[in-house]
Amino acid sequence: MNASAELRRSGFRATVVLYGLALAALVFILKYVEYRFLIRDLSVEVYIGVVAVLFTALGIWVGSKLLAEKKNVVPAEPPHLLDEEALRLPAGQAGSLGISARELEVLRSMANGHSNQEIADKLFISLATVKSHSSNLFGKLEVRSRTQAVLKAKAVGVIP
Amino acid sequence: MNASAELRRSGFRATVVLYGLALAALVFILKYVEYRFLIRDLSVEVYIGVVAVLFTALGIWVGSKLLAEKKNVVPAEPPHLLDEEALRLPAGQAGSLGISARELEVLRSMANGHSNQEIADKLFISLATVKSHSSNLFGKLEVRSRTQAVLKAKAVGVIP
DNA sequence: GCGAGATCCATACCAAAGGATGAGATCCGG
DNA sequence: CCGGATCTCATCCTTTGGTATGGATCTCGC
Repeated sequence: MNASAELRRSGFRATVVLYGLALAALVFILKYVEYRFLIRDLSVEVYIGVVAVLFTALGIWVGSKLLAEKKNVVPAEPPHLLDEEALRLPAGQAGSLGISARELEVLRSMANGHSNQEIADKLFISLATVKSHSSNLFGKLEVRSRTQAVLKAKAVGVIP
Repeated sequence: MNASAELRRSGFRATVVLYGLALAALVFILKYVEYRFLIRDLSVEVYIGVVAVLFTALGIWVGSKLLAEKKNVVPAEPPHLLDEEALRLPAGQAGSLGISARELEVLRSMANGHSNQEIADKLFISLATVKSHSSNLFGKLEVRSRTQAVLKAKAVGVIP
């Protein structure tokens, strides 16, 4: 039940190629028919109809391909940016990525599932400050959300 | 937008009806465009191109629906899973917490740091549906945020 | 067939998160 | 002493997340 997920793996390129080839073939056939049988003598409607049928068939075929592939797919989540690239350390910054002590505290709280407000209360600072820290944190971790931040922090060992 | 999802489940009769309606709609649109913008001034190739795209989309739509029919039975289990995983991953609300297969997919995506919108795109469903699933998920996991959901899900072993 | 569960979707609404900018206070090494 | 880093906070604004409600299909088991 996850077509795009499957596509990201291996079937994507192949599918695109096949689709492109099929498309090219169809166009070729159309042009051939057009000049071969002087399609101009026929009404445009007929021509359109042929095209419609052909491309509908193509669409069904492609759709079949897509769904056929995902039938054997493990419901597992395909590794995305966080699991592959993003988790790789930028080849610098040994352990800490320039994360300050306070930021680390915020990060830890964040990793425990606390909201910004809860973190603020726990650290006796204002919500604005927590936001400030977390925002800087996201920049240093190169992520865009707290969930990603927690994942990456754990991945790079900043957080247990 | 989410064509495949839209048709995921519907009977054969419904499929035929929908197809007919879609076809009629397309024809209507084509004729409308034809007379409205004097399509004749454009090259036939352009016209054909539009038709091709539209009907290819239609085909994919229908194809997806047809293929999705028999896919509903089993969400496709992976070839080899560890016994432990196999016991807690089975689709359907097995031992876990009454978490359904679809909810589990959302949960997994969530655990990889994806936003609701990204999850929606990946699963070919709307944002509203993702929100619906995640909301139910939070209830079953007894949490109030996605970060907590991921933590608890991992703690309970629902996800690795 | 009918009810229960699952999936899907929409809309409205409120809360939270995140981004951008600016700024005052403190501390510390050069 | 000065500049930089850190910590703090505020304000405005946009996006995202989460809840609630309700409705539509479709599947499956009784």
